[in-house]
Formats: sequence, structure tokens, C-alpha cells
Amino acid sequence: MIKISRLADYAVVTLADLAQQKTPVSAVVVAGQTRLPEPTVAKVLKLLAKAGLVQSIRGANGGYRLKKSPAQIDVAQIVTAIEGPVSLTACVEGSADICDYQKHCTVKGRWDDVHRALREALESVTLADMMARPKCCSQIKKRDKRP
Amino acid sequence: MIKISRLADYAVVTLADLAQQKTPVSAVVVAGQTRLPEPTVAKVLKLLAKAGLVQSIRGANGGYRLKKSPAQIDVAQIVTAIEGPVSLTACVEGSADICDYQKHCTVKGRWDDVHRALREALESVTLADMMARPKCCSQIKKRDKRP
DNA sequence: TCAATCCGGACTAAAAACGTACGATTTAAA
DNA sequence: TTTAAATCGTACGTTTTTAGTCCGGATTGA
Repeated sequence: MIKISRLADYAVVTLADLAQQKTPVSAVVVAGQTRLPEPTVAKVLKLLAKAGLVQSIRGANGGYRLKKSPAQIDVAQIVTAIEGPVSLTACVEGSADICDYQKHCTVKGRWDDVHRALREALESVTLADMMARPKCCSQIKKRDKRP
Repeated sequence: MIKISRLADYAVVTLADLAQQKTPVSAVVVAGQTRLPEPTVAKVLKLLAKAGLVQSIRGANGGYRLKKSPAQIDVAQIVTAIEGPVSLTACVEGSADICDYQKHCTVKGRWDDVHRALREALESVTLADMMARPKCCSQIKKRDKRP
């Protein structure tokens, strides 16, 4: 299935946590609040900082804080920060990559439309959207373990 | 990066090839025409048949043919046939799966919007769209081999 | 100075994807 | 009726990707 990595999922949770902080918080604190493993949170925050979504403050009392408002951060940015550019296949415009079958490929260059639609979809949902509290349900959902 | 599997990519090429055939063709023939590895093509065709996108005809002179017109087959169907239901994370409505952090997760259930946008994006492009010849470029694009 | 904190890369282990192979089943044609 | 051409289902080994961990170095406030 098409999916994003767990790390990108964590990134959203991490950013949502940061969005609720007034002062910079360390990776350890974020891990504690989100219950995510510390080293992994640290890794995610590093990637987010590199991508410019959060600001890192070094030294004692340092930590991270959002660099933009939640409404300015969309899912595409988050995913890109963690996993690199969104691209479904190797055969994407501008890609330096090339598949071996290109010579005989009849759909050459035709993934671009899909790719564009996907990117727009991811850009249409912001962090603020994802933080909006659902009115009900989620809290009371009962789940089974699968076999 | 968000990406689909190579198998799904092959599926598109395979379907595009089938779309140009008048009579049923075997997996071996499709492999020859597309230059894709035979066993892999066979696997892809099996999956496509199970999903109802192609019709399989067993026995001598058997093979596969499209069950719908290229305009009726969208990318979402193809990807779903190969990789199963499109879902970005475990935390999707209706999923039997559950992540361990759900109790403290502030974005619980909030991937659904993204998920929906993504699915619509994939449904908006059909096989017919992907087979439409680009007016120019693709054919003459020169590429380098990668190192 | 000292302690807290980020930085960057390297490394290991686990999971998924890929490609392949094989025996069973079906069916058209000889 | 026999034979050959196909698909079907499953199982397996390898490769690739992802997740998670760790450590030494750099930065900064107290």
C-alpha cells in the first residue's frame, strides 16, 4: 500500500506537541509528553530542523520550537522533511534516476500527473487541520488485537 | 519519500500493453513486449486478475485481457490491486491496526483527511490518461546512466 | 568550568519488497 | 484421449529500505 513511514507519522505528533509549547523544549521532554522513544524523537527533530520547520536552540535550556505557525505547515512539508522529495516512481520529471526499461516504456513521463495530484493533496492539509479536535468518537473507540 | 512499489509501476506498464491488444495474450508475451522480467509480469497479472482489472483465460491459447476500458481504470484501482488498500498510516478509520501510542496521541484520527485527499488524487488519473501520448519531449529526452 | 543540549554520522537489527521457482489445475487442439 | 500451453497458489531466498540506537564533538547558559 501507499504509505508514509512511521517516522513521518511521529513527525506530525512531534510537531503537534511543539505547537502547544510556549517555550523551547528539549527532545527528551517531547518524548516524554508524546510517549515516543527518545532517540527517535531526537532524530525526527533533527530532520525537521534541517528542513526549517522547527528552530533548534543549542546549549543549556535549549531545545526546539516551531518556526512557522501550524497553519503554515502542511503535510507535504512534513513528509518531505522526513523522507525527502515526494515521488512515486523513478520516472519523474527532473529525476536523475532512470529505469532500465525506459526505452520500451509506453507510459514514460506519465506519472507526472499522478505525482502532481498527490502533492496537491498533501499540501491541502495543514498541521493546524490535523490538530483540530474531532468532536467525538476517537476517544471511545474500542479496538481488537489482530491475530 | 512517499512512493509506490515497483510492482505497481510494472502494473501500469503491463495494463498499458494489454490495452493495445485485441486478443488475449500470455504473461510471457507481455513480458517480451514490455521487456520486464517474465516471472514478475506473471505475478503482477495474477494480482490484477484477482482484483478484477483483467480477465484471465486458462488453458492453451489462454492469457489475459482487460476487463474494463482504460478510461474506467484509475491509478487508485491499480495500486490497490497490487499493494492492497491505500492507507498512509496505521491510524486510519476502519483499520484493525492500532499504534501503541494512541492513548496519548493528539492527532488521533486526523490522518483521514490526508488519506481522503490522496485517494481522490489517485482516482483522478486513469489508465487512459497515462497512455495518452505526450505531445513532445519524452521521446527525445536524453538521459545519463547512473553510476 | 560544568552541565545541558543539539549535531552529525555510523552502525545494527528488523521489516518489507522483489524476484524466482515449483507443483497443481485448467483447457484447447492434435 | 493425450499433449502442450497456460494460469493458479504458494512458498522461499535475496536484496533493499526503514527503524532504532549510539557516540564523540560542538555550543551555550549558569
